[in-house]
Amino acid sequence: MDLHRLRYFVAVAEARSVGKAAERLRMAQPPLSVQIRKLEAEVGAPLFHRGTRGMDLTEAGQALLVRAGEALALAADGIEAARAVAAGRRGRISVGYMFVLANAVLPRLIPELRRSIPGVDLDFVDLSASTREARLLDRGVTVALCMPAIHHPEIQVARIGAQRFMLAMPNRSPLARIGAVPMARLQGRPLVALPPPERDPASSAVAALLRRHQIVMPIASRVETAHSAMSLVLAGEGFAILPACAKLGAPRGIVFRPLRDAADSIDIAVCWRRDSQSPLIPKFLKCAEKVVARL
Amino acid sequence: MDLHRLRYFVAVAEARSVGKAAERLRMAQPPLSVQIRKLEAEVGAPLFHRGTRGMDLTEAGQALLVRAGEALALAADGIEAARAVAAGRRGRISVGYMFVLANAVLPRLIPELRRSIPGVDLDFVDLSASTREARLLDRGVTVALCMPAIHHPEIQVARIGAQRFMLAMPNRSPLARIGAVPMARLQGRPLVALPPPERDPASSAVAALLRRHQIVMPIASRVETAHSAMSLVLAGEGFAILPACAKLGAPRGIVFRPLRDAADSIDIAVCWRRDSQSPLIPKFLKCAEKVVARL
DNA sequence: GTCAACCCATACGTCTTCGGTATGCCTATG
DNA sequence: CATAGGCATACCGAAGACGTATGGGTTGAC
Repeated sequence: MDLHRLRYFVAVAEARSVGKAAERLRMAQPPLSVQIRKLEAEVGAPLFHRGTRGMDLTEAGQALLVRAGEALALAADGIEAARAVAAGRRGRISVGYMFVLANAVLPRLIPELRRSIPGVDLDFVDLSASTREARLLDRGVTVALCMPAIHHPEIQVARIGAQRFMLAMPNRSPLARIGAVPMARLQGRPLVALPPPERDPASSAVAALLRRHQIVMPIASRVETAHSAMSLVLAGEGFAILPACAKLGAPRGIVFRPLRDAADSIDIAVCWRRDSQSPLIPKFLKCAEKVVARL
Repeated sequence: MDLHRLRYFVAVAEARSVGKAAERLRMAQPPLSVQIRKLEAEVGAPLFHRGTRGMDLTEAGQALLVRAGEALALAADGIEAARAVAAGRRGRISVGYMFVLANAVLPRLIPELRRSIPGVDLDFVDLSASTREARLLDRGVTVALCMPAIHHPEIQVARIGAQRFMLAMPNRSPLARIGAVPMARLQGRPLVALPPPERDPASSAVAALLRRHQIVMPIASRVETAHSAMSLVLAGEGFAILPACAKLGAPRGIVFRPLRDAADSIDIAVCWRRDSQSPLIPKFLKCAEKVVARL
């Protein structure tokens, strides 16, 4: 059956007259009459009582009218919903983020998103350095807030900010009494490290920093996340070199100190699949930029 | 928008390929491809990602798919519902009945209807002699169980049975000791009468019966229904001449006796609007005949 | 009682649109 | 580099929809 016919049927049922309905539909009366009869032929039963004063629904017609009206509304709603999703007025965006950024960014980012893209369902997924690439590629997340950026031919990157590396240590450590720690003071001290560069690019930035200053820090432990690193630091296992924003998630007893002669930083970036053309991505990017700019 | 296109869209979305969907729809691939592009033009946004391995819904497409599927199902359901109503497999029938018949007929009629036309909603409305005609004509009820039949050019009648007139009296009445009361014994006794013939045809049957036997019964009271009549009879106001079936609704203390030399009866009939072509009417009629035959 | 008005149904010509066939383009694969 | 698989484009024939003209039946007024 044809939605066109159903629309005509509804119009005639509402107007209780072929002529009136034709007028409302801006068409001639005869073709409308024909369409109604075709619909009746398809159903196999009369849908209207033909009186001398117009048309009146039969019970079969009433049964059809209810559903036809709903079907029309649903179809129209479907088209409109598709347009809304395409325009980014509705939809769903799944946001991946690395846990180090959570405390610094999410509390400001979430309200910003709700204000900027109301009607869009938000999903937040925390990513580890090793899974974030896969989650983007398999569309587990639409965008990812990364530190540092992902490099992959399928993935588009927008750098939205950077974080200075800082030294994290227990507040009882002697170095904690210095305002900014000279790099030389790190020589030979134990390091609580993140996964090796092939699994976490942050590590290679740290390694490059140390290499450039000819510092060797023996690796006391390797952990998966900045938070685990801070736990071990608090336990006295060693020092950690972490982006400044990690401070916001640090447990009591940890202090962060800048490195005096190292301006090294690690990028904060928004990453997404190059072929993902969701109109929500530019909007998300704008929000993220705004929030990160105020860090 | 056209339901045809939505159907094609759903097929392609499910097959995740234009070619496969075309095969399933038993049509060639190119026209299907064209229809999908037309739908996309109508929406104003792509609904599929074209990959080298087939088609994949965009988010806008997913939003449309859900509603399109429901719209299709609703439209199909609407057609089917109209067919079912036309065939009498579903629908609603509003049954009017006169209260005298209620106790005798309804307890058997209702289960019979539920068995015979399951899926049909039943509505029961009690009618008085004066309103039954109007209720049929204004479609307040689809059919009416009447006693006696209605005579009206717009109303079709099927006689399904008859009820002998009987004499109703208090059990303490001297006539109650007789098995069958001779008509002559009614001479001069007070009558509890129903509304006059112009409002209730049953009265004219009673009047005819009395006239034929040259009996005069002064009218003690006029009441609207057989039940009211029985109340007054119990109170000693007089006698009532009622159809046998009224006995089933009689209060304790009322007895019914046949009239020895009068075989007069009053018809039980099913009545409906001549232009009402509900397929449920013949089915209802069959049930009513079956039930009344066993009275 | 007849005539006009109203409303739906039918007939026919025109035009839109749909579906089929043939073919091209792109990409992945061996 | 050649082949295969998949979607897009071009063109043609056929079906269906719309418009105009007209018929038939009923209501209501003069």
